[in-house]
Amino acid sequence: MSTEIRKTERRAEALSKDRIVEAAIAILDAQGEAALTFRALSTRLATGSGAIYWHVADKQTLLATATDAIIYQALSAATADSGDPRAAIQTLMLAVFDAIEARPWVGAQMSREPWQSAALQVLEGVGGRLDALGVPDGAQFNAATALLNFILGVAGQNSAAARLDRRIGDRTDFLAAVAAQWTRRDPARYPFLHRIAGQLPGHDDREQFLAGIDFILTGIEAAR
Amino acid sequence: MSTEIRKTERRAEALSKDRIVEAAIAILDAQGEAALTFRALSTRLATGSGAIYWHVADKQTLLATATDAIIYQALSAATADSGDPRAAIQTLMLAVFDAIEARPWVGAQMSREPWQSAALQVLEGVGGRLDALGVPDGAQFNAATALLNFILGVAGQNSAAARLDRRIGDRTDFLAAVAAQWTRRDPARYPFLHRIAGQLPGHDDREQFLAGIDFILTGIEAAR
DNA sequence: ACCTGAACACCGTTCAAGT
DNA sequence: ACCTGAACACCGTTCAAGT
Repeated sequence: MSTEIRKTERRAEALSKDRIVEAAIAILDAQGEAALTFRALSTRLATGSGAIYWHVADKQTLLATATDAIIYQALSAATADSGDPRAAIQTLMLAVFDAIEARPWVGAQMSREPWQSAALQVLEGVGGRLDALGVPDGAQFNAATALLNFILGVAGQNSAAARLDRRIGDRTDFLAAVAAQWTRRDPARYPFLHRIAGQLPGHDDREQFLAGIDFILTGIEAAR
Repeated sequence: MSTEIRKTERRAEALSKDRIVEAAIAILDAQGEAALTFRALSTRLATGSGAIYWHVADKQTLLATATDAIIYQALSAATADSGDPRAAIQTLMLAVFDAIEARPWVGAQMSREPWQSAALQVLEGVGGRLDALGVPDGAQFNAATALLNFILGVAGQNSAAARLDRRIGDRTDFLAAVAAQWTRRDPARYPFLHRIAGQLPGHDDREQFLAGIDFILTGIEAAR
């Protein structure tokens, strides 16, 4: 057993679930969600499209697995617990935010399939820190899902923006186009949109995200 | 002009954007999002699929228009301003919640395309009441989008649940299945999920939603 | 101006056939 | 056991041809 010779010349191209997920992530990152087809995947892997089905159940599962892997990485890298539970939750949420900002397809998938593993990782991460925050047992379910729902909303918003970015040009052009759409609406019926449209093109997504987290955390703490 | 005879025998089947949207909503309500195809739509309208394209740009626009109409109805019916701005925001948010619970496709569409008109209606409705709540001008953008992002997250979650409901059976069975999935995970890595799994099958979505809104509103008020 | 419906260019998934 | 790739059953969208 211990003296067994390890075969190192294992075929580099051997198909496996891991290699398929890896290739899927590469396509998603490089060309976006619409580019991920089983044809593109099988071309990249130099195999037949049917071969992929031997390793993964279907496209939905493949996307869920890829998303789960990214979120796992993001959360593993972020867990530098500082003792302060509020800061720990912020760090964790920011890690997810950065992951979905870097890969819009992750946000799209999470907001579309919030019952899958990626979202559960976030729910566990947040929920597990509520004890330390002093949130009573009976309130933790609502508190954790409030934070989760908020980030899922942001995730959908972000991925939609990225999708439109890709079409319109860069981010500034996109936000300017959205702001223009707001001000094109009837000012009598949409006064608020007119009032804040100017803030849209220059605003900082990350700061806005943190502000939202702060509202929720303050509300959670107030309910203790 | 005033004595012109109005032709009342106008063809009942005349195609129009409104009739197409109406038919789309009927299909979406009765059979869900997956059932809305241009073939199904043209069959129901007794026309060719190309005729639809003469009135609506594409499927995405059709879905956005239908969603916008539903949210418009929901918000129109709900605006019974009571004087108390916090209660007014809760009423408004609940109206959206009820609309997406009644029609899961509305929630799916809103969370997928949050830059479109339906979401803007919600943003305006919420934002327009922040003045009365005493939120300073500079904080209103973050406050309004926090509430919007939360409801968009809930919308995605709800529509995903409805999609799975349809597959698994009724809601209780679905939630029990989700809870079982949670407890099947490693208890050492997912202690929180294990702890709250029991609350999942019996929990009240609406109450949970209101709790989330309360957290955010409390946080917003604290920042005044 | 408005409608028809075949045709085009795709999809995800299946499956008989290979090794 | 694992892989191949043609075939199936769909899509959204376009467009020549009709009225």
